[in-house]
Amino acid sequence: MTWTRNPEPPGGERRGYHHGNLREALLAAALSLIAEKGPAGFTIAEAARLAGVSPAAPYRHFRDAEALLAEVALRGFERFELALSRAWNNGAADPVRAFEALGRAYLTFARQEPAYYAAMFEARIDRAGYSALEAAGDRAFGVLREASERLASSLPRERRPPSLMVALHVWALAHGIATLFVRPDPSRRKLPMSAEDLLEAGVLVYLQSLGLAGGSAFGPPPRAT
Amino acid sequence: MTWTRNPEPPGGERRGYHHGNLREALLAAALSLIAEKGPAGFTIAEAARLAGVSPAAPYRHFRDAEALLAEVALRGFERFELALSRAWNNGAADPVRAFEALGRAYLTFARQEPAYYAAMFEARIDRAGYSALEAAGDRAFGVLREASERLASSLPRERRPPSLMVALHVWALAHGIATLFVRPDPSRRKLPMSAEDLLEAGVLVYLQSLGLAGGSAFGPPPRAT
DNA sequence: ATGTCATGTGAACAGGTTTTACATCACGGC
DNA sequence: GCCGTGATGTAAAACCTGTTCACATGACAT
Repeated sequence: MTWTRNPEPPGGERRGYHHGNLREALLAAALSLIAEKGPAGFTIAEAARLAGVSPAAPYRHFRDAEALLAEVALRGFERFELALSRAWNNGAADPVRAFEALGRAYLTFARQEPAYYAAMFEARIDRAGYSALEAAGDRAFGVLREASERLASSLPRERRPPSLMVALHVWALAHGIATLFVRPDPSRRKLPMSAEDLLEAGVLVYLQSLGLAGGSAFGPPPRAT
Repeated sequence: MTWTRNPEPPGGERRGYHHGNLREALLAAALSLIAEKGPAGFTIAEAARLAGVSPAAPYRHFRDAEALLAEVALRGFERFELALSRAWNNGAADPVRAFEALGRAYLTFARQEPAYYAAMFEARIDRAGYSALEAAGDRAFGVLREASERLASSLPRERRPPSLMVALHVWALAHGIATLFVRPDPSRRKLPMSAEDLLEAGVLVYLQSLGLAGGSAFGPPPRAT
């Protein structure tokens, strides 16, 4: 790995023959192109044009377009993990509230970083060829996994659900809502409520059934008290 | 030897200058290309090659690649609606069981028709330009919407959840599981259980909380009786 | 100063898209 | 039966992008 020392030119003008920080410039260009036209709309040639270099220059830094996308996705997973960790905050105060915050952070990330989210989940990258990417994805999921574990551990063993299952359910629900309703996609559907509220309601209903959250806004099955 | 004619006529014979059924042949070619390389990997030129015609011929039938994809997605939604309807079967017998069957049908479709599913949900088609596509998508969702309504109507009004919300939750959960774990994608993750079981468990937990299903495998909160 | 190597250029080739002019054929009026 | 017309397919061309190659540049160590 190269640690480039050249600070980025604040003015943005060319430095002469060598760019100075082309790798980062390409990643930034890829991000804005993905945000604009999706992972499939991104091309190496256009990223090179945005960076102000010839179409062949990017190949000095990335083997091909997929490698560049994989790097974007990798960084996305790292930011994602950080955002989820901060929201979860180790379950500080009320674990259920922290869990809700985790869910909201999921959608907030999808909403505020659509390019990263698309690179992470929509670009069809062969994970086998990018083990670092797979590991980063696993670490991000690990935050949700651990939060589920903590939630479940608040119950007595005999009523404790498999925390992996809980994590998978919540992840799938959040991802489904993100892809169907949050992405700034022309195919997005309209929703009668915010995606965040939809997710929060869904998670509350789900957790309530497991005995992990209090009553929701909708009628629970009849119970004493 | 530029584009050799493909002497493979499954249902339509070679007809000399004119293909005879090029529109359908292109749709079939698009399906197999999407299945192989995703919606982004599909090109008009390759579809034309598969159909045994010149690269310009498809433009007699589709304005551009997006129009062809939109037609594939439209047919996909029609098949999808049919599959969901059959599974729901108007809620015959037990509505909860029918609802489960609906969920399984969702994943079965995603598993058995990955090309259609990708065209429907992964190809970034501007729905505004294809109102028929949008309508077909709404009809498919309508099946889930109506099933949720039927389920909810089994409860007394004061404990009845908003059926649209239930439909959105179940749809998002099913879609999330489908995109994360079912698609034959190189980025697919491994799962400790079948996607169908994961969805069924999730829906059961969810419905139980609303008072719409009996006890799940995991301990519900303590209640009277 | 000098050699070396990472980095960028320019040219070349392959393929995809889309348009235009033309070729072929199916079909219906006569 | 003949023929004209529109639908469908071809060929060619102009224009993209991806990718590779030989070569140019200059940052840096010696």
